[in-house]
Amino acid sequence: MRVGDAARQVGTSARMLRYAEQLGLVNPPRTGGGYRHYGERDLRAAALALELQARYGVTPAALAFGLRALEDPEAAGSLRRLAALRATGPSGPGTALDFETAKARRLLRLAS
Amino acid sequence: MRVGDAARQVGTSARMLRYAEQLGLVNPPRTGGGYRHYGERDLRAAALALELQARYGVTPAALAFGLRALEDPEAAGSLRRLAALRATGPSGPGTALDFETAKARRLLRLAS
DNA sequence: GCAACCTTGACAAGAAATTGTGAAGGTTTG
DNA sequence: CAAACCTTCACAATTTCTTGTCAAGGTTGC
Repeated sequence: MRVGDAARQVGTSARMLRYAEQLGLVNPPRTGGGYRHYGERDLRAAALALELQARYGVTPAALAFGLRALEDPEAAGSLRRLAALRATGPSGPGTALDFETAKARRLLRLAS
Repeated sequence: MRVGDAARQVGTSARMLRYAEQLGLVNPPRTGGGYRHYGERDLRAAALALELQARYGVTPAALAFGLRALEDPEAAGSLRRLAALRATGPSGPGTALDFETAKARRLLRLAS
């Protein structure tokens, strides 16, 4: 199946299928003449890519980076370090007062 | 350390630090008055986020989705399915002729 | 209490990604 | 061989993301 029909099948444009390929989201083989040939798997990959973009509200490029996060160990490592740092720091309970509690306290003080 | 100083430390703007927080890239605790309080870890998270954006040439949003790919099992699962489909289909060698080879063959045919 | 900073929210400027379209030419299939 | 499709490339339209800025008000620390 060629790119035009594939696009109709999955509900997008041929242009977008080529763009998705450039981003590494799909990878259809080529015929001897250079035509993209979409098989069953390629169609499902394209359809899934579109569905995930919608489900997670992300761009094609973000989806591609998500794939990289899972496949490239170096990227995965960096991201895990970020994930570890991002979690609220070494501050135990009591380091920062609870916002609402403090606000209520202020209001009480004003009211008295 | 408050957001303004933190921004100067890591070489960005206060606006961007808030945006990064909104995307889930950093998560500084708050003071009783609601001020963001950047500790050592928060500063390093912010700096690392910026560095990874540059290193991988991705947007803050893509970076955030990369984190999700590693942390959210459902997202990870979907992405792995995509990764599996994306690999060149069930076509063994011979299913699609090599492009360059075929082209050379055509040229030879023309030349004869 | 005051200066300097912060908060959220909204709007708008700017940059970048996404998508369309056309040109020049090659492939496929009947 | 001819119609219909494809290729890549480049440019442009669009949309979205990113970033700045302002307003109205609250916090902090001297």
